[in-house]
Amino acid sequence: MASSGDTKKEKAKQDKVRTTCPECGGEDLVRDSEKGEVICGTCGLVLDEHRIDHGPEWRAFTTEERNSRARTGAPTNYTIHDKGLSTMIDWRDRDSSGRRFSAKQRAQIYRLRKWQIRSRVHSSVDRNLAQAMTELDRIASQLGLADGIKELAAMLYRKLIVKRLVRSRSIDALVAAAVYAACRLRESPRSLEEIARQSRVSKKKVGASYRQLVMKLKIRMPIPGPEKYVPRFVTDLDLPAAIQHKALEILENAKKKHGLVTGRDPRGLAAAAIYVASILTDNRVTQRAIASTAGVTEVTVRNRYKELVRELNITMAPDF
DNA sequence: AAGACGAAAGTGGTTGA
DNA sequence: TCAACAACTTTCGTCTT
Repeated sequence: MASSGDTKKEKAKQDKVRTTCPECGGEDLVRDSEKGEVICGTCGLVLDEHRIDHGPEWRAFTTEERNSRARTGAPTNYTIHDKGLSTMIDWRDRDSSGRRFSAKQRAQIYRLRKWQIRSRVHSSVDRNLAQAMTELDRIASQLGLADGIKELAAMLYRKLIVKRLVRSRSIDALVAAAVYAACRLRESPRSLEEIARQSRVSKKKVGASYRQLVMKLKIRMPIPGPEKYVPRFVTDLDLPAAIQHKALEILENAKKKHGLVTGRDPRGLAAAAIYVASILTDNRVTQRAIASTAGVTEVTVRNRYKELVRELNITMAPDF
């Protein structure tokens, strides 16, 4: 037990030591194995990402075919409004070392941003989309969303704007809502909090926009079950796959019991199941660690796991 | 010293009159 | 629209490892 904890720490240390951030000189580099990225903990700059596919998105079987299809640049998709031919100014009102701008500087940056966007595109829809896609990019990379989900969010957003279904609602709120909806549709749930945290918009407004979106586009949302959260929590906590299996098994059984699942926060339930599984597989994780990655309190984890143990007659002896 | 536990009071969202 | 309500959070003191 102790030795495995030590090696884990060692590994984390090695991952961290490597470099300093070229942008701000910060040394707090964070490796996110799930997203395959190395991120500067100070300024948020993504230093390295491994999941970029530099190859073509088509296949060719003869040289002629290959030549006729070859071109430069990345494949285009929904999320690029102007085919990527533009620069970007960060939305944060901070300089490269993380200090806040003075009021004067802020005003200047604001004007720059405005003109940067206006010089790029003209019609109101385009202008809207331009801003929205920038925002979407930001949120998606912050949350480490898969490209498919990001594209789905972009598509939902386009539908709303182009058809003028939702008006007089803030772009940021709608983008966040689209992201939330996309995550739910793909059954890869992120909570409203998680998304609102990355957005400049309150959770409430994101929720309201989300409701509008669902209504106007007449989407039927799958209801997120606790099991949908388990894989992400398990990887976030860096736990072995055995725990995931066990946790899913527990949730499966819990569903059969009346009143154990319905009305409960699925994240709390997922967290509790993982906690129980971690004990059963002799791989203990603290309630606090699970609670914080799941975004619930220890108390909730406790209550859920007590219920699970009681209702499912689980014996917590670590042996066997 | 850290983790687990449970009581008690407070909070925001849903439901039903 | 309002009040009742259940679920969840916050906070804190105590017990356990």
